Amino acid sequence: MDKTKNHGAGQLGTSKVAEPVSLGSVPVANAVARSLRERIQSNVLQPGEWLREARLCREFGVGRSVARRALRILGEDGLVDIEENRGARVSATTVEEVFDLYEIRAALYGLAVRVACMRASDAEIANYLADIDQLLEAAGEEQPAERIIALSEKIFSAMAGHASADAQKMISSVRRKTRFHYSYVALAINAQAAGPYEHWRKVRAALVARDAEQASQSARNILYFMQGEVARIMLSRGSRPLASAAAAP
Amino acid sequence: MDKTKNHGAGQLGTSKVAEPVSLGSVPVANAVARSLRERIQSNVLQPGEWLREARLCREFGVGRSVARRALRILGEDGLVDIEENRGARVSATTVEEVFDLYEIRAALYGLAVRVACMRASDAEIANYLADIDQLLEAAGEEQPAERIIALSEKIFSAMAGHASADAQKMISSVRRKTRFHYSYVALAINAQAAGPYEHWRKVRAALVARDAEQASQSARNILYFMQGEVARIMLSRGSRPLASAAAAP
DNA sequence: CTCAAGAAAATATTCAACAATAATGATCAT
DNA sequence: ATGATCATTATTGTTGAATATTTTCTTGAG
Repeated sequence: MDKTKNHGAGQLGTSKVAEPVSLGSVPVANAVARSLRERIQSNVLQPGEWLREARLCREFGVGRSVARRALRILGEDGLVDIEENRGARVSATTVEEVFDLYEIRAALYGLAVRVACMRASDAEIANYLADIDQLLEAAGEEQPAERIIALSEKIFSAMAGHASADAQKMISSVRRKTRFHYSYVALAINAQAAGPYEHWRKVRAALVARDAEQASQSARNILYFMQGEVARIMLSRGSRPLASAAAAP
Repeated sequence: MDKTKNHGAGQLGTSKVAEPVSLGSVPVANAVARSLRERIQSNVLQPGEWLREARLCREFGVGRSVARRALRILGEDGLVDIEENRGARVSATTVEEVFDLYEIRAALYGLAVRVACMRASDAEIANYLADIDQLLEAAGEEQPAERIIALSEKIFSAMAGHASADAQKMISSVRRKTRFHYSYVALAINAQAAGPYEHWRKVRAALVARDAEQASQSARNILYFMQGEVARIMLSRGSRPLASAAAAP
C-alpha cells in the first residue's frame, strides 16, 4: 500500500502515527490501546465499527502482535467486543449491561466490606469510620458528585485490600469497566438528594458493631441504589453515550 | 542442544514428547497445559518448583509461545504462580487461599441466585425447585458426596445462566480454581451429617416466594458453611495436597 | 432464485529474533 | 576475610513475520 490518504471520514487517525507512542519502556500495546480508548470514548470511533488488525498496523505503524494485544486490552475493558475468528468492534453499551455491571459490583463490594469488617484492625476500622464521616459530610455540603464518587471508591478500594489477590483482581476489573459510565453516576447522585447515604450510615454502624453480614448487606444496598438510579437516568436520556467524566483514583 | 538425556530425576516428562499432543485442530497450548496440570495434581511436579520456559520447549517439542501460553493458562487456574520477569513456579495451595476462594464463591453464587430469583420464568423456577428437591433427596439417601457436589454445581450453573456474560465469566473462573479442591469438599460433606441442607431448604422457600435477597443470603450461607468445613478439614490434615477428585459437570 | 464450490479476506497460531530484566560470580579495595 | 561494584549469564518479555484456519464473498450452474 502507498502512503495512504488520511483525509476521509471514518479514518482511525488524523495522521499515520496518531500518537507519539512515546512510551518506550512501557509496552507499546498499552499506548495503542490508550489512543483507541480516547477515540472510542470521544465517539470518533462509533459503536459497531470494526477495528481491523491490518488497519491498526498501518495507522500506528506497529506489527500485528501489538495491534492484537491492544484489542485484547480494550476487550478486557469492555470497550470492544471481540468475536472469535471475526474480529473486534466497538461495543455499544446498553442499559442492560450497565445494570448487570452494578449487580457484579454489589456482589464484589459486598465481599470487600465483609472481609474488611472481619479482618481489619481496630485502627483500620477507625480510619474507615473517619472516611465514611468525611463522605457523609461532603454529601451534606452538596459537594460535586465527582467528589462523592471519589470518596466512595477510595473507601471501597481500601477495604478491598483485605480481600484475596483473586478478589482484588476481579474488583479492579469491574472497576475498570464501570469507570466509563461515571458521568451517569454523577447525574444519578445529583438527581437524587436522598442518595445512598442512609445505607452508608448503616455500613458505619455495622462496622462499629463488627457485624460483617450487616455491613455487607448495606454496602450491597448502596450499589443496588446506584444501579436503579443509573438505569433510570440512562433510560430517560435514551441511553445514548455521554462524554466520559474524570475517572476515580 | 543435543537430543538430551531423559533419565534424570526431576525431569518434567518421561520422554521427550510427554504426550502425543495430538490435538491438532485444538490449540496445542491447551494440551501442554493439560499435561502439566496432571503432573502438578499428581505431585510429580512439586510446589515451589520452577517451570522454565526453555525446558518446556524441549520437553514438549514446542515453541516458546505455546509454552508461555500454557503457563498463563495454568496461572489462570491458580496452579502456578507467575512472577514478573522471574518465571512460573508450581503454587502451593494454602488453607488461606482456599478459604478466600470460598469468599468469592459466596459472593458470585449469591449473585447468580439473586438474578435467577428475579429473572427466571415460573417454569424455570419450577425446574430449580425440582433440582433442589432432588439434591435434598440425595442427601437423605446419603449418596456419595461427589453426587451432592455435582447436583449443587448443576443448580448454580443453571442459575448463573441468568447473569450477565461478565458475571458468568467470573463464575466459571472461580469454579475452575476450586475444581481442584473438591476432594476436600467431599470429605467435608461426609464429615458433617447436617450439611448445608437447611440453607438449601431456605433457598427453595425463597425461590417460591420470589424473595431474591433471602434466596441470595441463604445461597451465600451454603458457601460459608462449606468454607468453614473445608478449612477445618484441611487444617486437621495439615493441608497437604490430596489426589484430585472427579470434577463437576 | 437457490445453492454449492471456490476464491478472497480476515483472524488465529506458532516460531524465531531481539530487548530487557534479574541472578550469578569475579574482582578489587579495605 | 569482607563487602561492594561491575561484568557475565541465564531467563523472561516483546515483537514481527510466516503459516494455518476460519469466515465471508463471489460466481455460476441448475
